[in-house]
Amino acid sequence: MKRRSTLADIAAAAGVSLMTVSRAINSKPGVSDELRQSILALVEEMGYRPNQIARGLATHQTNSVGLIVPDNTNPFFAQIARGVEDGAYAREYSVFLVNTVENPTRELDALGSLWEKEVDGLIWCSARVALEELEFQLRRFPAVVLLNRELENPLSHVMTLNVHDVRGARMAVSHLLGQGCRHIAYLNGPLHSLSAQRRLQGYQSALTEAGLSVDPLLEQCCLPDTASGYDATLVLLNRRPDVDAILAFNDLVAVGAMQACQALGRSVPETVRIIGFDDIPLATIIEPQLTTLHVDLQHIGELAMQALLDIMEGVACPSAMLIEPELFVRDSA
Amino acid sequence: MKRRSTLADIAAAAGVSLMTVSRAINSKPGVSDELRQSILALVEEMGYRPNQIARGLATHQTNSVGLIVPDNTNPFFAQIARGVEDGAYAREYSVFLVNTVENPTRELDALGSLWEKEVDGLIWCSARVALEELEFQLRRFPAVVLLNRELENPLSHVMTLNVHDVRGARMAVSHLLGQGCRHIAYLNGPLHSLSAQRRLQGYQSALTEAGLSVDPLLEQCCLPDTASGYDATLVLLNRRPDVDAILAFNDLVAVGAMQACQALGRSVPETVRIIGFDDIPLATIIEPQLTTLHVDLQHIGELAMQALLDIMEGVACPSAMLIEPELFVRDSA
DNA sequence: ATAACTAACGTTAGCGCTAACTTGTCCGAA
DNA sequence: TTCGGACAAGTTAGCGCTAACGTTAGTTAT
Repeated sequence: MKRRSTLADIAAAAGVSLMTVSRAINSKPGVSDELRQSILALVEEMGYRPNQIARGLATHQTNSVGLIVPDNTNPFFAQIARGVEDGAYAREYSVFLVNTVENPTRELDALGSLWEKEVDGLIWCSARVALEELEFQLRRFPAVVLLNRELENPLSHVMTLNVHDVRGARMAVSHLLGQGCRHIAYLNGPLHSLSAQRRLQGYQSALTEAGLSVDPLLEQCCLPDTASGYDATLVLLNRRPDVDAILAFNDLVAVGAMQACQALGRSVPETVRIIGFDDIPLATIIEPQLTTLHVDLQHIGELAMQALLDIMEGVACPSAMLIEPELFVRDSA
Repeated sequence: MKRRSTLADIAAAAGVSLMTVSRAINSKPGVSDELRQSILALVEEMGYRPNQIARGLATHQTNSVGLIVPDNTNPFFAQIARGVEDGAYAREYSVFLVNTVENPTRELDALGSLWEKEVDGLIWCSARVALEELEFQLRRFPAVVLLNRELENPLSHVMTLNVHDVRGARMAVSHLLGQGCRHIAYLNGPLHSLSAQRRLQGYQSALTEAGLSVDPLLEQCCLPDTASGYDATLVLLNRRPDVDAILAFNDLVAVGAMQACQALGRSVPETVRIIGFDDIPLATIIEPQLTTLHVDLQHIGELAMQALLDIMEGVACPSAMLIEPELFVRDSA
């Protein structure tokens, strides 16, 4: 690996000062067009690329952002990450990806490490830290977009971006009610998850408004993956065999529920209707195809990155965004 | 966002010189235990964290690595990325994630940007650039692990990590032959993909060794996703209705094939047996569960990171690693 | 012709840290 | 007593870049 050429090398080769090269490279005024061209030619020829570390030290701008997700393997976050990365690429930013694995210690480590690296901004999904810690962390970064978490007192350099879970869950329940279901169960996600709480709330309020009672026996918690959805469904259907519809916390859980129904000989959608949440690619792959609340996750990622850049550049920007999910009716309900 | 405290702040507060604080923080000799303790206490109290940008400029080490993948949304790469990130976290490195989207321009941009950021190492999946360009790029980085690409002349700072595709494909074909199949088709991935070529080679050689002829009409190319697998299977089965088994380039394609068979009323595995490759989580979710060549992708990611660190630290390290896939026989074959 | 500008460059200092040298102090050996 | 060595510090220079001035020459206004 041969030594990188530096501004000084270019300056020497061109017979000008460092600053002239710097100005030429950064398209700043103070260099004649002719000279600029010949410097850029030299830059090309010598394969020079500015050292972003040195530039970062001088300007306190690193052109990099951090992205914290629970698990990049989960299609939900994979799609978001993809959107974020696309948005970053378009604006010549780089993305540090960090998984928290639902582990608060690792989450704090991630934040510390991103802060040490002086990222210009942070996209933080499903923050699990306590409120006080959250506010402390937010204060450390120049710009933050919080996904899947709300903030009662807005901060000028922070935007929250949430899916309208309450409305989504209500739409799902309405749809099931419209199909004649009267024993609608809800497979909830982890209780610490904000979206789980909101979806539960939407589920319950929709039932109440329809004049149905909320029955705790129809609610079952599980981890947000297929295997847990399967197990939880077995428990649920054993407890309440009269269930005629299941709203699942997300698509992975819904798929687990579908498999459990099949294992129990209960056909979907004939005897049990199932609705998921998120519309991950899997939803259209399984049979029957999953009716679910569609959210354009990749677009959310791009929106998040866009908003982050706006904050960083001081562009006016809402303090919160709410994304409306859309019910995609397919075969499972 | 209040100003970060610097070494100088700590030094002033402790009444010692910069270097003493630096030594204390970096566990270097030259500081008495007593003083070290009191400095560390101050560091804690003042919330000091070393500025990695400044440190990077001084030491030419950034404690960050680059990870280039075609698409982090693809479960194959998502798993690998997860392994890489886990390995990096364990050693206090950060990971820049970049998608190439199978776009050579974006791939080069990614390399340039990572180089500008002075990453200490690079994990590069499925490099699509031409040989000459590849060698040029490899020379620019201090350490590289190449996934899914080979190198005829090994470089001391580069390791290649490949799945033994040829053997995997042969195992699959052997299994199908053992089940009595005689018209085994192969849904190949993109021709530019090295693993596609190798799997094709394994497929053909296994047929030849079994005394069967290689029939180009049994080979069909497609993109490595479910939709393309579906379309390709329709084309294939239309052309050769006598096909009794399909080896797919990967699991996504296999799932597409399975759906196409179902759409055509051809039951799996009774009339068509299907084998995939990679064993992504989806393989056990769909019905019938997919027989596939299992590869522990997350572990590969960890291995890659481990090897990269070894190279960076000058630890002896093989110039190539070959991972053996394992046939997981499930329901589809 | 002279002051007042301005475009096109150069010089200096410093971002926060570390490598490498220098200084000072204490202690034991000759 | 003196000297050398070991240890615990401090001092200096520099990583590669940019912000903020300085300088020079050419141009315009009066």
